[in-house]
Amino acid sequence: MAPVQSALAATWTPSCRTSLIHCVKRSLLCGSAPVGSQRPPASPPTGAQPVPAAGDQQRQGELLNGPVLQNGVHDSYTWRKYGQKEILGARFPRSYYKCGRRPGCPAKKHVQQCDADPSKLEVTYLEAHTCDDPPPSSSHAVPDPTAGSDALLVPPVPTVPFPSAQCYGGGRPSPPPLPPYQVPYAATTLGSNVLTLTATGVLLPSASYDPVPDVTDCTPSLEQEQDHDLLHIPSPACSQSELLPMEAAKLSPHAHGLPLSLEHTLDCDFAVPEL
DNA sequence: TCTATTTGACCAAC
DNA sequence: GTTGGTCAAATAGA
Repeated sequence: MAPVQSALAATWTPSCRTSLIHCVKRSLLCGSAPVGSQRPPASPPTGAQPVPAAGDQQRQGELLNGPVLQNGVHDSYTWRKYGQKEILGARFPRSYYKCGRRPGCPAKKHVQQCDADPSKLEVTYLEAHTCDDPPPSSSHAVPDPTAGSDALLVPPVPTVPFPSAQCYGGGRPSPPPLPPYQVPYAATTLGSNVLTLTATGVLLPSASYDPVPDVTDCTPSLEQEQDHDLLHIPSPACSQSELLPMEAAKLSPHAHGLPLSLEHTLDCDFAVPEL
């Protein structure tokens, strides 16, 4: 979380910063609204397991009814699942991921489906990456939130997994990177401890491949959001369980101008001030 | 054969 | 004793 902390250092008071960091660590929620199409009706509870291909008998007994959930936060890192645990009081198990790039990298994340809203995932990032996956980049579609002076920061918005037919299932080598996309979005709900970011519009190809090294770098200011800033969606890194497989793959990642509707909801420990 | 996922078992903290 | 986190053998798919 070090990048998050550094990004926040310039703009938040210590108490705000602490609350936000805590919020981000605990409750980084990523909406799984349809990306051009509905997900399959059956899914593993954590979204961590590969969705069976047509005719696949893979662990059918574990499938649950309800919206298909993948590990919905695509943060351009490669993650490897190393465990899953039933959590007391939670309807859905928690999945445990390590950085899959280098064994020595301490970065981890926990992914858990929300009880209240199964369509959302709670993602907790632990430890900072010591590997260079992905390499830092200098230019993103979303301006650096720390660049502004007093702009109110939105908690880091996780990027959205882009559908790819090539990337579901385990143990497969990653395909070549796909072009990144940008999508206009706007903050629609403020003034409470729930922050909802909704993106609608069409996918736009960005000028160059510029993977987002950390979710922090996706963080715009609210001032910018009001004016429908751009949320950068990096090319899928094909980190297995983070991808939307199956019918979502009907959407060609190369087809620009796709209709799109995305939503991120962030539950915070603090009230988000009115603009 | 290779590599990632799954899942029961183990361990440490409370 | 309970719970969350991690390990590692088994498993699956190309």
